[in-house]
Amino acid sequence: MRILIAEDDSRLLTQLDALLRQNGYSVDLADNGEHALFLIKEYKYDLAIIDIGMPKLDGFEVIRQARKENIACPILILTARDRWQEKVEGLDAGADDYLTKPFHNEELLARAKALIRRASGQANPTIQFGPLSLNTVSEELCVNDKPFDLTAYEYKVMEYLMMNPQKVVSKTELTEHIYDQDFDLDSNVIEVFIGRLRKKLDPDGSLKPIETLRGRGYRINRSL
Amino acid sequence: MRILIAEDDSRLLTQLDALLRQNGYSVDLADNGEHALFLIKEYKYDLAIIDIGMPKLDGFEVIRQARKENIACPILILTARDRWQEKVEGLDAGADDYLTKPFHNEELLARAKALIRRASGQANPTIQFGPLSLNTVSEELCVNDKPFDLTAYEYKVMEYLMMNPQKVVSKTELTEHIYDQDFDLDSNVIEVFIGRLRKKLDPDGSLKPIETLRGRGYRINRSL
DNA sequence: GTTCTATATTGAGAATTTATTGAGAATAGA
DNA sequence: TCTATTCTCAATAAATTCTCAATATAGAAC
Repeated sequence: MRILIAEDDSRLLTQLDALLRQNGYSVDLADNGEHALFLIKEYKYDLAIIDIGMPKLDGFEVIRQARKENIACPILILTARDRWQEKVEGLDAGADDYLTKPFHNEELLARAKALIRRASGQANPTIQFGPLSLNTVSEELCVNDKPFDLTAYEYKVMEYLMMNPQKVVSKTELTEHIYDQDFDLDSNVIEVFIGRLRKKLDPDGSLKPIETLRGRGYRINRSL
Repeated sequence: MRILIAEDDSRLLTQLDALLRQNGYSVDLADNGEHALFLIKEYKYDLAIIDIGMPKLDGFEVIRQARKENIACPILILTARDRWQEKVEGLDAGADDYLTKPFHNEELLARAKALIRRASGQANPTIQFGPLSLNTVSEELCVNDKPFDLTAYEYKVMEYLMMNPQKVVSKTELTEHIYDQDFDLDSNVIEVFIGRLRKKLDPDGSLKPIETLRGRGYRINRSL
């Protein structure tokens, strides 16, 4: 679990850093809004803890801009106790929960845990394997976070391979999975689809996402 | 986040209970209006989901009396599909949004989320995605803050797509969502509505708000 | 090295899916 | 009831994808 903390008060920042690390999270730090926004757009965090009052770009803006780009990561905002309205504006901007400073450590941990758990329940089911990730809701395949458009059958082939990573999948198995019933086993459609997938996903042949095992079938490259 | 559900149909009640718990909410239940009113006055909920047709005290009354006592919690009402006027009366009584039964789970979750998020502001519940924003009360769609008039069915199509952003929504799914039951799957109405929406929202074809995934369905453009 | 077999590649036609259009039917509002 | 809008249906057009078959390449067996 990876958490981003954006906080300009350096004492509080190191304190939070220590607290979360002690509890088994990986932590990235930002001490201003610009940096926070860059990080949240660049990496996939399981949670972002964002202080509202920050230099360069305030917390509201960070959240708004992140949400605008469809970054779904749960966000917990920190507000000063005497600025009650900040809570409202923060939630409006797209935060998921808030905490007023000062707070107890256990309180922060509890909220962090709850947010992360909730998010994982709502997250889209994604099959990942090395640099490959297949979102089964948007039916989108990404290689190193770059999305590719697949045709219906290309998608089916890829989905089956990704659902059976490490396994050698025979052409017969693929055919049976992809076509409802009366399939012609003499056809070479599978070879064709595999070929097209390779050309799309790996035009220069450097990644080799799909291995051929002669006489046995295909497999998602285990060394990825 | 704590939600009150008031619903007299026990099957629906347990179903909603499970759905919301799975998505990380705390849930309180009431199976009649009196109990609902007691609870909503007693506790601070982040959202109340209230069925209009309930024994002892109907939904309208619950809402009116709650609002009379200045309870500001957002309220989502559930109405039967054939009682269209209930929607108006409910919103009049002080509800924030409505949903007609039967509904899809994602639909309820999306509205709940939108309401909670907007909770403290006075703004109407809005579903946003990139430059698209859909106000579910005024049923107005804006693209880059420019409003568009949609017909009833155009709105329904757009609403469902926006409630499932990123998801590939098949024509069957759309049809089932839009028409109560007796739908003719051979019809091409969906294509027609999609075509009209595109022409309205994006006459010069530069935005491409709705993508076609051949053989699979439509999707709100992920790159917006 | 030769031969045999399995897989890769290619392109074009076939098949399928979606887009577009217009007109009549249905519906809602005045 | 009349009018204006919207929905539905069907025919046609357009676009994409699938399939097939011919040919090329690579690996294994001898």
